[in-house]
Amino acid sequence: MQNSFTEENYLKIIHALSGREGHEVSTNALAESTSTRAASVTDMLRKLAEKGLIHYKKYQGVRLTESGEKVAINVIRKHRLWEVFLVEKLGFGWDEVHDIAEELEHIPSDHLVERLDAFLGHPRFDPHGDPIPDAKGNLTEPDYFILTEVQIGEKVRMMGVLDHAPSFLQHLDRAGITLGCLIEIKEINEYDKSASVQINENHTLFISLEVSKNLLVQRR
Amino acid sequence: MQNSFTEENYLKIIHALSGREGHEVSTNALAESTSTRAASVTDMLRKLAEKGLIHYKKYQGVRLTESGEKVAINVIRKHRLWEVFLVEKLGFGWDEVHDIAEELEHIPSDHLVERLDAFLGHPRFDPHGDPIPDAKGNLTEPDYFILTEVQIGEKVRMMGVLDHAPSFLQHLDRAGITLGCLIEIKEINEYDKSASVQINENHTLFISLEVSKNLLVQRR
DNA sequence: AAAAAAATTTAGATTAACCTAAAAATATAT
DNA sequence: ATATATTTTTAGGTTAATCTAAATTTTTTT
Repeated sequence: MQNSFTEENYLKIIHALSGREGHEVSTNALAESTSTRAASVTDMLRKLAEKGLIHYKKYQGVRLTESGEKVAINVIRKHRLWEVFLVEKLGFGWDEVHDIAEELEHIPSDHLVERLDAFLGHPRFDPHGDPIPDAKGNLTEPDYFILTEVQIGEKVRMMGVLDHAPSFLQHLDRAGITLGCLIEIKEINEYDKSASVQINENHTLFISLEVSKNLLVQRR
Repeated sequence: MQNSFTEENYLKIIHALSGREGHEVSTNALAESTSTRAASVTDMLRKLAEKGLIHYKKYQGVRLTESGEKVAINVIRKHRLWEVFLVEKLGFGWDEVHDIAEELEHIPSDHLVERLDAFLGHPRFDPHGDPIPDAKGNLTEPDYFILTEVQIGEKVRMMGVLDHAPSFLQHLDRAGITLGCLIEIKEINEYDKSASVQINENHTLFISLEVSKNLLVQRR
């Protein structure tokens, strides 16, 4: 049997909240993320458990089963491939594609996903730098650093964002901070931990700690 | 307020069944087309009428209102644009795209449709030869002929199909009959009205009346 | 370790989209 | 024009996904 739009969303969110190690996710965290009430979450968890998609014991939180993980990763694959399509082919900004991809990710057709993937040239990363799982469901999170961990004088490459909010992405656009750009930390203000950074050996600007905390970079 | 997936499908089907002149559509015809029961149709008609999308008087059948027509045509526009995308960009066959487009047509975003349209080069027809309504909702049905109306000796161009069933489209593929090909009627068998036709001034073959009845052509 | 607080589940409703069976309206046939 | 058949609607249920309020379990605090 097929999984509903809603079921797929729960699985995707459980995946996201359970972290790299796949730890238990609480009912309240799910209620928060799904914008529903805890009671509704409990109902859905019973259903997903019956379908063998999650491990669930009352009051103990949930984890994905292997089969649930497979579904979740496939939804993520579709979401990220569609985001690439929207940005690379249709010319949307990286701040505009999330909601549309949220719909497209539930279109059911393996045939479609594989052709889309080929059409896009088998991209490894989406427009926010998030890795795209392959057709077999292998999802390797690259080990990037958060910009706050980088020392003065280091030059790093901007590889992704932790916050996907349009307002944050637009802020980066205005600052000229794009995926793949070079960032050199010039100095860090002790008082508020804001940083003076040079972008692409070109222009220099201040970024707040809030911004630094949400930038993923790669050392070279 | 937004229209649901189901509501959009009803509007699309009412549009299709009410023909060029927009005549009344019966409850039973809708039940047939939606694969539901008449009672379910009645429920939905009351809802659509309340939303001002259809004209509905008990026992008298339904017609789309202007606003319902607008919604229906927009769904058709999206369906046909996605079909072009699937065939032209992803390499699907014309016999494979209907079900996928049936899902994609309900993705809500005007922005998306307009960018998709531009990406595809503002196509006027979908892969089956059906005209694509423009952004303003203008849908002009070209006046093609059915192949059965064509006389012996005439040369016509294949412009569309009436039957969209994969099995019919695959049959045409095997016969080498593609959109835009030239068809010359060589002779017509009086007994069963099957026709001997030459395709692209090239190969000749027999086609049954069933096939002729479902081919739309243009005189030149 | 008992009390208080927080998290979670259960119980009982609601809405959208469907269903069956029965009633009512319309159409057809004699 | 009446009887019969067909179509459509009404009445009353079902399921998925949600809700609120109350009950229960777990966690935290004193």
